Amino acid sequence: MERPLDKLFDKFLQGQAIFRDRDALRPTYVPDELPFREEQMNRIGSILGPALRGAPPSNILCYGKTGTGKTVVARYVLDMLVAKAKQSNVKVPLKAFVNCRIVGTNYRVLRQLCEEIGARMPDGSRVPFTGLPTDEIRSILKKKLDSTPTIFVVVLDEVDSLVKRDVNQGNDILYGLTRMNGELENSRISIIGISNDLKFKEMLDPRVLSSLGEEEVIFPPYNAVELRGILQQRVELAFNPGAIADEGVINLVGALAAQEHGDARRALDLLRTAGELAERRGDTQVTQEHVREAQKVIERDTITETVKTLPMQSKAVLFAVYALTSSGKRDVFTGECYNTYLEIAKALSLDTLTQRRVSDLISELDMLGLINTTVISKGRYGRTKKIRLAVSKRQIGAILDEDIRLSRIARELGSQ
DNA sequence: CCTCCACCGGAACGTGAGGAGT
DNA sequence: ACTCCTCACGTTCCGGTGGAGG
Repeated sequence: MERPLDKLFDKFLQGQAIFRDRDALRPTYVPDELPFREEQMNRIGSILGPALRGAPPSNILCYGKTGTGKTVVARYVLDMLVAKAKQSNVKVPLKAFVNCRIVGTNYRVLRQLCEEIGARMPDGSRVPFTGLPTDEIRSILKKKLDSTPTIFVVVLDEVDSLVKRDVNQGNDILYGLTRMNGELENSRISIIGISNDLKFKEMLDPRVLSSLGEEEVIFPPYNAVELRGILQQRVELAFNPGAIADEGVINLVGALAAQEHGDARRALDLLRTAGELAERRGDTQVTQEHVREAQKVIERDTITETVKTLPMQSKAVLFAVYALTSSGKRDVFTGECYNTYLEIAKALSLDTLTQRRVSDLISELDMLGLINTTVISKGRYGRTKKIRLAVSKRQIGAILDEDIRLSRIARELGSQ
């Protein structure tokens, strides 16, 4: 008689576990070698090199789509730089790493920099999350930097999101940082900006651009062959020998990721999920079937996650589009969407927002990829946005249905 | 060719939460 | 208790506009 977990645990006992070290597939993992990025590493290395002699390096802008290795290369080179400095007994440069998508405001960026280099308030306490005038935190940072002569290398990951969120504020932050050099006595800051958006430059203030963009490094997408090479390298680290069924598995992962504009992060994610899928099922090998399945799982999970974390108002708007769509029409226009939204909001006893605001929410949903919108003109009958669900009705329905309040409304609307 | 609809989307401003210092 | 910050979320106001129908 075989009981449920017998087989699964047996696999572990027999040492047939699939993974050796699954962390090697995580986005934050920095491997010992970065294949196909030698050129970029050398560029950045030679720009940062002067820091070892105490000379301030030029600022750098790195461009490239997601998953082209920008972040990992920057990390790698900086780590090497610091290691080399320690080894050779020269003044070790300070480094800081800021993800601007998460740390998105002037104040928070400065605070994060203070944290990373251990700058403290005059009384020795840590810089608070909020409350201080921004100027004050600036001067705390400056004082700390100037206390000993240093080169301070700041990596601003995803800088484009700073400027996208608010063009003026974003420019202010960058301008403030680049200008700080002129205000420092002993130390120098050099900035490595990392951008996913190739058009990012156009949004920058010319003053900022001229100092931030002294050097530019481009990260082209990986092609299928390169992706395969990267996967090969990580497979050996992450999986036990023989855990991958055949060549075809790697090829498939590479091909699928190449379709996603050569996103290596996506490829590694896919491989890891496929591995976990196989593991969970008690299979001894990862097959192409697992990869295909993993692809679906990832897609479904990201959609579910984004919908679930939506603010209630946005959910109501999305729900309005969903309700109109499931009553038979493919395209929804802003006006109808707004009217339906009003009903829904009322039924949920939410505040009803203005059309202007709802229009912004619609744009946000568009950017999240949950809906597609295009501005069209209906001639005599005005100009409007044509809205269409970007994911399957069934899936949206299932997720929204989990929200008890919404599912009740759904039934009410349905029964009318 | 012109008009005029039904919105788009920029700009400025208001409110209130969250926090610090005095 | 009061002043001074930042910041998310909304509102009000308004100039701008592609193209169907006259």
